[in-house]
Parts: sequence; C-alpha cells; structure tokens
Amino acid sequence: MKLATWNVNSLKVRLPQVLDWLASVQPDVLCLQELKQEDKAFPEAELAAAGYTSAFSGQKTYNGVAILSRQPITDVQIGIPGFADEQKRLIAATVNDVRIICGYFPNGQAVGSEKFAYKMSWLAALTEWLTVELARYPRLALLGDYNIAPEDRDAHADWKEEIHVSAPERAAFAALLDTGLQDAFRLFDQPEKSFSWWDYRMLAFRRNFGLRIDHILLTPTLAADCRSCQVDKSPRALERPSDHAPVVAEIAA
DNA sequence: ATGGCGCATGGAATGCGA
Repeated sequence: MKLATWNVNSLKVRLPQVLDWLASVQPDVLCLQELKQEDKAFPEAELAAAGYTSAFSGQKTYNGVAILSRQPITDVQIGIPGFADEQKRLIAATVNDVRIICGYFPNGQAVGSEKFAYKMSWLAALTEWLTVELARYPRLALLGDYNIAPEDRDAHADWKEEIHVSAPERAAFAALLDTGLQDAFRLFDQPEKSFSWWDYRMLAFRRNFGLRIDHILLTPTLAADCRSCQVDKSPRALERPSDHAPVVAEIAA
C-alpha cells in the first residue's frame, strides 16, 4: 500500500500535475493540503475518472484538505473533535483497515505571534485527540504539511528560534512521537539535505535551500511493515510547481 | 538568506504562505 502527502498550493492550479502524478506513481492514498477552493469546486469527477474517490473539506482562499483513494473511503471525519476551528485543516477516513489522518498544520507566521499561539493550541488539540484515536486504530497514519522541521538536519540553515524550527514547535512534534508514532522518513537511510519544501524566491529549489516539513507518521504496526519513504522532488522541478514536493511511504501488503 | 515568488481576491494592491 502506497501512502502519499502533497501540499499542492491551490488544487485548481495544480490539478493537471496531480493527475499526471497519480498516473505515474499510482499511490493507493494521496492526502492533499492547501486546496484553496470551496467544496463545490472540488474536481471530484476528474479524480474519479482517474480512478480515485475523494473525501474533502475545502474553503475559499485558504487551507482545505482532501484524501484521495483507489479503494473505498469510509468513516470520514472533518476537523479535530472538540476543537472549534473555522479553518479547514484536518480530515480523517478509513481505507481498508488503515486510519488515514490528513492535516494542514498551521504555519504560525512568527514565534510569539497570535498565529503562533493558534498553531500551538492546534497541535495540543491534535495530540490529545490522537491518544484516543490510537487506542481505536492500531494501524494509523498521520500525513500532511506539519510546518515543523523536527531536527537541525531538516533545515538548510542553522536556525534556532525561527518559525518551523523553534523549541516549542519541535517539542510539539516530539509529543506526537511520544504517542508512539514513528517518522517514516527516518526509518531509512536518506540523502543529506533532504527537504520537502523550497521557497519560490531566491532560486531556493535549485540551491536546495529547503525545509523538511511534510511528514508521514506511522503507528508501530504500520512502521514495521513500511518498506520505503521518500520525497519525490520531480514535481517541484516542473513549470508552475507547488512549493512543496510529495512524500511517499510504501507499506507491505 | 527576508527579499526578489506565487496564489487568491477582484479587477489594483494586499494578505498570506513558509
């Protein structure tokens, strides 16, 4: 089973690339973030024609998440239960016996800002809810744009208390690992300076000035069956790319 | 490395992302 996540930065703009990528990589599940469109505009028919059913939660201009799957999707849930949030950042569903959670974690803008406080409260709510979900679903995967680079090697520069690398954000990521989840990417040897996002400016992709902020976390039972996890940099080199690249994990059937 | 980019909105200039 191939699981993937990709922040597409506007599904309207990126739909042709998503369809091409689905056809060539053929993931079983693809989690999308930053749809930036309302549900009525979601390209359900085009994706169905490509062999994927969809569960989605969109909104105008910002945010928006979706789960695409080649197999039937059941038990769809939108948002974090008990956490009132107008921003569409989380969708969960079951595919076969795997519970899929797709998240677009808040950016946080700047350490200490109001948006940073929102990011931290969102992370706390997610982690608290996850402890409940993990008891229900031994085979669970949390995929998405976390907007956190967990370690120094996940950032191209040696930042300390900047957004995405600050101690509180890294502590929140560590708290997710403390629930038992494992970072699929770090189950394997990886190239140095592996990132999943590069700024549009300053030729950042060409210079590999990036961050690894898109992650796939797996419960121990799924991690034991995980055979590979990689960033697919190829879509980032296309014309009009998303600033994020897809991350793919393969789970033995 | 902060910006120089890209997207959405709305129909120019601004907010936002990371």
